[in-house]
Amino acid sequence: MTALRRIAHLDMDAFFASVELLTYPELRGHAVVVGGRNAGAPTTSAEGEKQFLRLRGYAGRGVVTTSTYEARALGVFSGMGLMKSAALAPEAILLPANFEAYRHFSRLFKEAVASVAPRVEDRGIDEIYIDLTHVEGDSLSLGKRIKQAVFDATGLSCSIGITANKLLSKICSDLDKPDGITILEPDELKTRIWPLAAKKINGIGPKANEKLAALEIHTIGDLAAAPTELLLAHFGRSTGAWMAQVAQGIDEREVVTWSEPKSISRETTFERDLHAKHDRARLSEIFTNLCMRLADDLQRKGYASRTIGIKLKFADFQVVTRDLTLPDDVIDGHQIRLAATECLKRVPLDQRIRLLGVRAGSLRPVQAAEYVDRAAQPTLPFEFE
DNA sequence: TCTGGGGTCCTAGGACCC
DNA sequence: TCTGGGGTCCTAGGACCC
Repeated sequence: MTALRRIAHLDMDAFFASVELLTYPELRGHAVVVGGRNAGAPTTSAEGEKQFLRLRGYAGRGVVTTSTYEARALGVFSGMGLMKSAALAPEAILLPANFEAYRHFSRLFKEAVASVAPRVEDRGIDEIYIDLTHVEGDSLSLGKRIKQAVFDATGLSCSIGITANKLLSKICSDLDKPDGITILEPDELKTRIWPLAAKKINGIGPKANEKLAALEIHTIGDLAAAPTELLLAHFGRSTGAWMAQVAQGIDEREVVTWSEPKSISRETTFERDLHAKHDRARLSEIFTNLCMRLADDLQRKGYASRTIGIKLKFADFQVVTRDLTLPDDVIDGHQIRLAATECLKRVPLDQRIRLLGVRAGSLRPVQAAEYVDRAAQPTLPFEFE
């Protein structure tokens, strides 16, 4: 028998776009889109006026990272291609992503929350879970205090859901966006959660949702009413049982305040698809670069890796991965490059390549790692194949 | 006018060992 | 010198999330 818990989920409102609005307050109220690699930063004209790039005329492979609510009203959402967005909202302002600034504000808001309630679980740059079980005060005033602390530290707004578990809080933080607080009492499951679409459940994505729809299961209430045997038959033991549980609002997962990373990776989509033979020199250069940046990440974060993997995405969007577990931990860029090359040899390269990535898995903190320093040894010549 | 980059977790088959 | 089962590691792919 576990004690009744109180968990909050906090989600920053249109985080990247809102950080940009702190830098460029004159854009407040405008449709603003953050994304794209080569989208130029604003320039200043001879008259001292800032010139912002419009979405109109964008050409490239970038996608929307975040958009302001004004841009969302025009149909521009995260993940959408910038070309498509330009057709929907040609006058929207396009800003390049500034991850350094986002990480800075991410730290600020998380520290602010921790000053009110210390048990915080990181869920990426703009989201956290907060364990409020042992924090004094009623949920509404706690929610308000946390939001005020975040605003005081950053000038940004967020939305919060407070319920008995992570599953429900995650759903609830989205119910009154932006700048909302949603508190769900245990007896409100049927009235407030069951009417919602099944895909609102964190973990039910496009594929599962499609399968559910084929079974005439559209809402969380439909899911709760579905016979467990039906779910087990269509989704397997693990997923089927999980679906039956979450539909009843049951979720026992703890708030996890720290966990060791499992993998670190670097990948890049080329500006145009590259051919293994014709663009070999360019590919080789990019490949080396990815390996060196990955090594840099490992060293900076203090991990060594025993499994090096590669990822390729072809022109037709087919993705293949290969990996190789090594006898010793590695951390050096040249060793990573050698292992990654071994992986690459196992991939047929008869199609144009769109993306190349390198991954380090089986991580161990360097203090515990058993790696052999081969950096001093002569390095083999780099080849793409 | 197609679709980024960085992650986690799960499944499933084969190798290998006991 | 046949049959069986469990456990772990490795690899590849895929769903999903932010």
